[in-house]
Amino acid sequence: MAKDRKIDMVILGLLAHENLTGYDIKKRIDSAISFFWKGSFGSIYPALNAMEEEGLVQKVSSSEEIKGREKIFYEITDKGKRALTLWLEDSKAVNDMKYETLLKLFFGGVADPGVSIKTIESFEREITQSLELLKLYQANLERVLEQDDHVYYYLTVSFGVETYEGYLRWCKEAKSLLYKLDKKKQDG
Amino acid sequence: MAKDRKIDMVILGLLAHENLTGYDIKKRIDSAISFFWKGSFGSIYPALNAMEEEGLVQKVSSSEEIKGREKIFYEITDKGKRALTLWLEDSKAVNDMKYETLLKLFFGGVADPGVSIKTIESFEREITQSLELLKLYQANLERVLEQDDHVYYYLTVSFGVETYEGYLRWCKEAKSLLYKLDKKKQDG
DNA sequence: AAAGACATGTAAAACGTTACATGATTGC
DNA sequence: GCAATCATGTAACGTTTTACATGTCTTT
Repeated sequence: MAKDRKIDMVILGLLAHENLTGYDIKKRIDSAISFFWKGSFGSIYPALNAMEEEGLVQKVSSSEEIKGREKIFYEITDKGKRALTLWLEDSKAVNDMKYETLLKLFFGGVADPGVSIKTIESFEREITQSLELLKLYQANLERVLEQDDHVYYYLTVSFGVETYEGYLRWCKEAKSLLYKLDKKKQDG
Repeated sequence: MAKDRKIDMVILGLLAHENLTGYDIKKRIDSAISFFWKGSFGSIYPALNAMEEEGLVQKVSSSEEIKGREKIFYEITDKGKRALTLWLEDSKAVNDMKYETLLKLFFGGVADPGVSIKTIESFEREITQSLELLKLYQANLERVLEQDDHVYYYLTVSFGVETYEGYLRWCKEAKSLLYKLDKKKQDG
């Protein structure tokens, strides 16, 4: 039984679809998954080794040898598939948020409203950029919704779009409230 | 200069408002802040000690001695206020999400749609509950918006309400899509 | 020829959670 | 009297990031 290490499940999930190298896994995480989960080389490679020892994944005996460059493909084992399924079938899930933006805003009263406004604007810019990307993904996935597991990818991306649009609506309202407060402080 | 330890900033922010014990700090975090930031005793007490050594906070010489029970109030120092302000004035903020729910959904293709539906329903229940609480907070804060730092508390709570409502809209859509997929799989 | 992507991995350090240990006080 | 809450703290454990180390291949 795999421990609580969630990176294991990310890796198993990705390998359930196709064989990948550690480097590939990192790329996948960075592109499709990064807005709701992250992972670094420093966690991926050790996890792969540990999981190989546990028999959850195994190295693929490369049929065609790639000259010189070492490149290790991993595939999921039956034991790995069982572990993945077990995790999936447990509907409990821990969602852990760390919004430093909100933390700064919560303590905004210590400084001028202008300081909080800047923090919000910085957040707004970041989200606006990411949202564009997400919408691109979403549009691409919409076209191939019928294939394979694309519904699932589409749903996670839609989640991102929905929440990011909510963020931006909130940014507008928050800035407007803080502008008013700023004026009142300068007048009063 | 304080390190990167964000729990330090949470503590400084809370102490900027009033003197508190470690236990108080934990309670504040659990009530007002917990939906966007968490903290345990195991991180709070060591942080308080470290910050006292750094001169960011200091123990309050309790004027009225409380018999028997040890209870240590901390207050923020000038150095602590400077550190807090410096952090606040840096508008960059790291927001780190870990949605295990989305992770499970992303890999949902490995199992039946029903499995993903259950995961979403579990998420939905949790969010529905939290949303009720947040709306209560929001209503209470709306009445005292003029006082002190209440605008800032109101804004963070509003953020929660906005995003949680977005979550629930998404849950509905996601379930509907997965129901369709389930039917198609059973028919085809 | 140089820059950047490809590719694997290790070591140190930071960080945080969980469980444990201990005991007083308050409310039922 | 008992349970819950108040109150402080430590220790073990596990996870993850960051930086480092090394070298190849591809594109400009």
